[in-house]
Amino acid sequence: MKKVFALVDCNNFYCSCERLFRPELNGKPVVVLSNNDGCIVARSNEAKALDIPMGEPLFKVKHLIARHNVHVFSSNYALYGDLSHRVMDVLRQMEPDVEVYSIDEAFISLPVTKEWDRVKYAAELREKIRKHVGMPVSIGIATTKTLSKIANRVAKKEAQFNGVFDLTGNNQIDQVLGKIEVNDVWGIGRRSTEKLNNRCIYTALDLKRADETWIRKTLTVVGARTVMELNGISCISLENAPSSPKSIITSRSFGHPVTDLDDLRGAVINYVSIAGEKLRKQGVEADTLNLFITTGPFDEQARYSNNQTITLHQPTSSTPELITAALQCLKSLYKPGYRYRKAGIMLAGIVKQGWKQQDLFSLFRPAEKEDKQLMTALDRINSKWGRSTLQYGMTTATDKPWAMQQRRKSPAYTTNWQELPVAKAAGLS
DNA sequence: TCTGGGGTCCTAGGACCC
DNA sequence: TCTGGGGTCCTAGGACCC
Repeated sequence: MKKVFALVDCNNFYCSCERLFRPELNGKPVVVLSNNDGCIVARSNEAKALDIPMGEPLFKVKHLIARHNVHVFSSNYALYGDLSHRVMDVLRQMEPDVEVYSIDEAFISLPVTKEWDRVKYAAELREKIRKHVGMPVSIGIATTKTLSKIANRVAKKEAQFNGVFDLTGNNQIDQVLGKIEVNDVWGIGRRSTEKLNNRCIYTALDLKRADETWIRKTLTVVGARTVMELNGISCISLENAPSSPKSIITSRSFGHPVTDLDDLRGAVINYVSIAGEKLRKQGVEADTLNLFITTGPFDEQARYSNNQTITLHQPTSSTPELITAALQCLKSLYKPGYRYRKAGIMLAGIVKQGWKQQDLFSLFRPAEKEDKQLMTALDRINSKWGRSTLQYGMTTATDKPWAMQQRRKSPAYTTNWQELPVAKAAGLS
């Protein structure tokens, strides 16, 4: 059966999450910050109307925040992740094929039949998510993923469509595309926009009609695919089976600059522990570890960044093994006298647990099994009592200059018993 | 003073092989 | 002085996404 795509996208997701438990903030400007309360990463419509740009460092818009009484939140990923799951669960109840594309978006496919009133169905879906989770979403429908992204944009921006816009069989497609700037097309970023503008391609419609050979040469096969999708030829299919990741990264900017090797060690051990947990959660192992440390791009004098890769003898998901490798990298990378601002590790060469090839010496490693049991116990305890309950040595120093700054974090309303919201009934005391 | 984090895919170029 | 032609694999870097 022929199918069409629908993109379900939460409106201003992080801001909507914060408002869910603070309904008095509806209609008021709200922003959510990146780690360390550095940049604006989400804005409510009211905040967008104040011309607070996406990605802007907080200190540059302090005056706007103060003048318009904008409500500011540190990021609270435990809350956002949990609400995301709830939205996706509602979708899965209604639809067999769901591709979770990001924390706040999912593609689904809808059958094409004459009787099928797609807009009406999508409106029901939207209402169900609002009712069950409290999350406002917009839905765009079209024959390709790229077009459904555009349809979603229209659904979100133009109030008369009530959050659902169908571009399928719409004889106004070109008229819609003519109003979309080319840099707002999915897959067209800053660099490509420059090249396209130089060739007088300014809108999605211009891009749809662009010369294929030139596109192929200038924007590679990726750009050529985008053009085909704009022409209604579906090249990007629905991926509803989750696959193992190709890499896992854990990196953080430090709350304060770090100069001391011991402090760096603490940060690295912490990040490796998080990455190891991610591996085990996904049931995979990695055989390549890359560590990087850097003074950061804004340090005028004394800049230093470097990274090192270690290939392990065997894929592993054991935190102590990974820590050993990471500290070995750190030892050779560290140079005294610099103010480090960020560090991170990347795990690659990822295979499913148990799929790895045994090496010649694996017979002589009876400790492996014990290690696994230890990791299972560790994960269980930390999942029940919080990530920092059990930690590897050197991470418990009371003074952690690298620790994240989060001054305006909302409670973990939905994932921590101690922080559940309390309902107060009027008239009771 | 203060500037996010986590991913994927593609291409070019080098090393190496026969 | 002249110096093949093909192929694979790996890595670094670029571009993009949310």
